[in-house]
Amino acid sequence: MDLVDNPDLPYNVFAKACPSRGTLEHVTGRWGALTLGALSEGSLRFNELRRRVDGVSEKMLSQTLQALERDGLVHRDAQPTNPPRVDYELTPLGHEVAGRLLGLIHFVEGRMDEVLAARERYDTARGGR
Amino acid sequence: MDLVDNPDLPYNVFAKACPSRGTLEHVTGRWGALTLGALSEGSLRFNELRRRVDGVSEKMLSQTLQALERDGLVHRDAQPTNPPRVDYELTPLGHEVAGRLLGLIHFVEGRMDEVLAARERYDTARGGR
DNA sequence: CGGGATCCCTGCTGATACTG
DNA sequence: CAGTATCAGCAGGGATCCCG
Repeated sequence: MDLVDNPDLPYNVFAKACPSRGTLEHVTGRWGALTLGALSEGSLRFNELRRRVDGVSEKMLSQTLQALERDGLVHRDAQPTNPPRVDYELTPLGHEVAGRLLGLIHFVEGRMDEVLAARERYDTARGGR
Repeated sequence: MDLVDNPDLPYNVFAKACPSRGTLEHVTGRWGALTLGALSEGSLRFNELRRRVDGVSEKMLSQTLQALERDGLVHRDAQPTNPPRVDYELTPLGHEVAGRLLGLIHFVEGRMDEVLAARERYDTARGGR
């Protein structure tokens, strides 16, 4: 019947007030998706992540990591050494999410030629404006 | 070897300048994901979509639809009748993307209890601030 | 190295109004 | 109904500085 809403579930992203919408945004957000994707290979330190996710600012990375940690998708392992060393890794739940995300990412990457072709068609069709 | 980057592919979302990052953002963006999800059941008219995607403004919906149409994920079928009737539906490519997206959405919805529990733990742990 | 605190600005977003 | 246009706000996001 309904492929989109599942009546058995108490949560529904399509409803404005549902908390699942917030989590979905953390996960699929601009930096959330890339952060989870980067961590799916294994644990990374803060600046390793920063280099991996090309373009993130320190602020946004730290903010993103906090949101993901709070949602139980990322585990933060801080060692009180000097210099400090902090490793981030996915939780089991985070791994499942990242797997699906990565599937989507790879799919999009693999079909970019089609997307780019569609864009050209769209743009030339109403090229003048 | 590398589960994240695929060296055989010319596109890589982790690179700042890659066009695939833009498309990924259209797809996973706040309204893009919900719009694709809503359309996965079948074609919908503008205001049907607007009701379905709770909280979206006319402007953002129309903007989102244009981006998705340009990327070749959504097909726009406008009938020059009066009153006008416009139907939106997924392209085959859009269906594949929406399928993966929906998998992710359902997964998140299904695990919200865990997420919410993680949040409580996180908040009480550093509850004072 | 790993962030927290600040400042500042852009552009996303949401109302409102108007057209066909 | 299906949008486009315009406008005002506020927060998202970047740059910078600083501390442990």
